[in-house]
Amino acid sequence: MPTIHDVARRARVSTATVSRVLSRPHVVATGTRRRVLQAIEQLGYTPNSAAANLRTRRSRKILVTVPDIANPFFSLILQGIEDAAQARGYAVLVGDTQHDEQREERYAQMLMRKEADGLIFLGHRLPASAAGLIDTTAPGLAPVVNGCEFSPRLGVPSVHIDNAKAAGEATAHLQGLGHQRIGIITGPLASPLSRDRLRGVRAAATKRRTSLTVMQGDFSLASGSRAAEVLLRQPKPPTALFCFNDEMAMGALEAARRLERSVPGDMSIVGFDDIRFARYTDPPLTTIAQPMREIGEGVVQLLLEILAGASVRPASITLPHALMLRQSTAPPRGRRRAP
Amino acid sequence: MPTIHDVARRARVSTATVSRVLSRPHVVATGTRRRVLQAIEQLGYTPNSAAANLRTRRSRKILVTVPDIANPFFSLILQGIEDAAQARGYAVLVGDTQHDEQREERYAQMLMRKEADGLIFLGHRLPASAAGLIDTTAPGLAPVVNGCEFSPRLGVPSVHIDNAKAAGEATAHLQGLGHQRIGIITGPLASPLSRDRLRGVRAAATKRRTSLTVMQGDFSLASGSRAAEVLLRQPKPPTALFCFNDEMAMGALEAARRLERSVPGDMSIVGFDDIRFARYTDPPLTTIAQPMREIGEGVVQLLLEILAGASVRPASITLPHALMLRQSTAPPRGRRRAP
DNA sequence: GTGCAGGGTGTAAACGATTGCAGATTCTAG
DNA sequence: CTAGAATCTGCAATCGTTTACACCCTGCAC
Repeated sequence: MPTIHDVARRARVSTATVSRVLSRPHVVATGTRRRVLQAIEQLGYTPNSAAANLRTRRSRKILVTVPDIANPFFSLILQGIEDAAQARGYAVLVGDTQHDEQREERYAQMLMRKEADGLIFLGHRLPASAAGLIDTTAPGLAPVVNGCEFSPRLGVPSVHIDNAKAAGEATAHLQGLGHQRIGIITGPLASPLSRDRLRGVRAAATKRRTSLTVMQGDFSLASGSRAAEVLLRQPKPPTALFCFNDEMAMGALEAARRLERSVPGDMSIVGFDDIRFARYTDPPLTTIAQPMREIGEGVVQLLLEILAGASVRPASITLPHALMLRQSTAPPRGRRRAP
Repeated sequence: MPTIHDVARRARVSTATVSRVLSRPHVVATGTRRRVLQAIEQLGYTPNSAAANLRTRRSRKILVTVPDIANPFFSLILQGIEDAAQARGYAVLVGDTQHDEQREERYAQMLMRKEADGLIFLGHRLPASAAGLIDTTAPGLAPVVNGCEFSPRLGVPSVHIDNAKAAGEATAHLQGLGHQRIGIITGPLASPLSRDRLRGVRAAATKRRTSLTVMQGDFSLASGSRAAEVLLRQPKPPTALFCFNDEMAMGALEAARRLERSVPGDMSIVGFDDIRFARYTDPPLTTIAQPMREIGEGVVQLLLEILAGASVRPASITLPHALMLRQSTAPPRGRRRAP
């Protein structure tokens, strides 16, 4: 592997000049530049980034921890992140944490080791070592940002939607159709995201005296299916079901089919996220669309601002959501025809 | 940020000793070790990996390029890769190439820059710079491996299933049910993977004189839906459809619903991959299961063997697949009841 | 002819670790 | 008591860049 010295020797210049040709070509005279480029070409030289990283104290990498890469919701956000990062010359290190605190911690350590310039975490927990970093930095200026979850307590800027509001709208939609008994399948309540949504649901329910049955899921297809089955087997099952993500809603659709209930005839179902599959289910799923790509892009933007030494303290960003009306929701039976 | 020198000074030892405490603790005397660890603790020292990488000429990172992270098939493989890598102390850099050759190339450059120790590519194209690396290394010993695709021509070890055989089995399953007109929705034929599957299908079709209608898709839900619609609108539509991935099969299910054809009544559908959603579709999808996680793990194993300087030339690995029989396939109408 | 501006280049000191080699110390055995 | 082994530690070179600073030169104004 040729080094910058080899190039310098061949082009009869100093290493400083070679380096300049690569980083700020216009400051070196045209003839020299040409000689250097030629030498680079002939030797097949590629700069060694470890050396550059050491010297410049930057790695041009960002670290992203995801609770579950295989989840289509996260993978879309990751795609947005990757795309934005790559466009600005940053590479992406991913850590799939599997919701495991130790793994989160191990990844956060990489930030300390300077393997990455910044951290984007998509879970709800701020790893201890990152928290330490934040304490020793001006508030909001540590290179750590969050996507999806918003928790003012952490003091980390974040990009997210207004989960409470969105969940409130989904509930209101069902109420508007005439549903008075609604089942809810939440995600793990450890995360603010689920709690915010539940809060939105509860607020809407209180306003219209809707009865709520809340079950906790874990965002998986299987948990949606199980929880929906339990609800459907109740003596007086809810006429509508609001699942806190689309996968659980798809699980619920499957449970309804298994128990021979029609959707939306016997039960309306609303999902959350609007993953690609949502419009291909049977029936197509009414759901809340989140701008996954934009969340990813926003979070990168935020992080890079911090890295560039933002003069103003970067604040959290709330992006718009949208209720997508499809065919999985309809008025309850009683509303359309006498029992 | 304290450096190894600060630690050394504080512990009254040389930097060599500090380094040894961190990398091979047993070679340093207990008392010394304790002093060093204490100093590390007190200063909150974390080693700078850029420096270590420079010195050791290894980064303990592997680069993975994926055609589309948001595709559940790839994201599962990526999860397997991440898990295996992380367990062996490697971090994962991901590049979402969007099937774009330039992006593939740009990522491969990172390998040259020594930003990563090895490359796993999940697409079918070997980037030029990686190809260059392979030429200048003993065959099969360049740190480049492939997942999913197998192309002997590239000279890159790979982990994959026997696509031709699997596709042959899927076809045989339909033939066994009595289908004589089968529609095929392939992926892009630029990739060996699709071509292998098509080869398998053709071989089976020839054997039993089955008539085939082949359409090219791009592995997306939408392309499956479109292609299926075209097939269903034919004067004499196929009685069975074999899609080269589950997403297109899900699109096909949706098309059938839209055109009011029942599945499997009017048309059987077979998918490929067995992504999580496959068993939750309506009806649950008959499909070929690929061991995604194992492919991911295998490919990491292969790469690390090469990095460890495998004495024997690592060869490609063929993993087992399985035909999952679910409810989307059945005998064609004529077979069950006279027309 | 002198002074000065400014472009172009080189010198050499970092950046922060790892590690071969050798010296110092302690232990073991004869 | 001593040779030699075993154990522990330190010295200093090295990895391949980047960049502050100084220098040289040319051209221009006066």
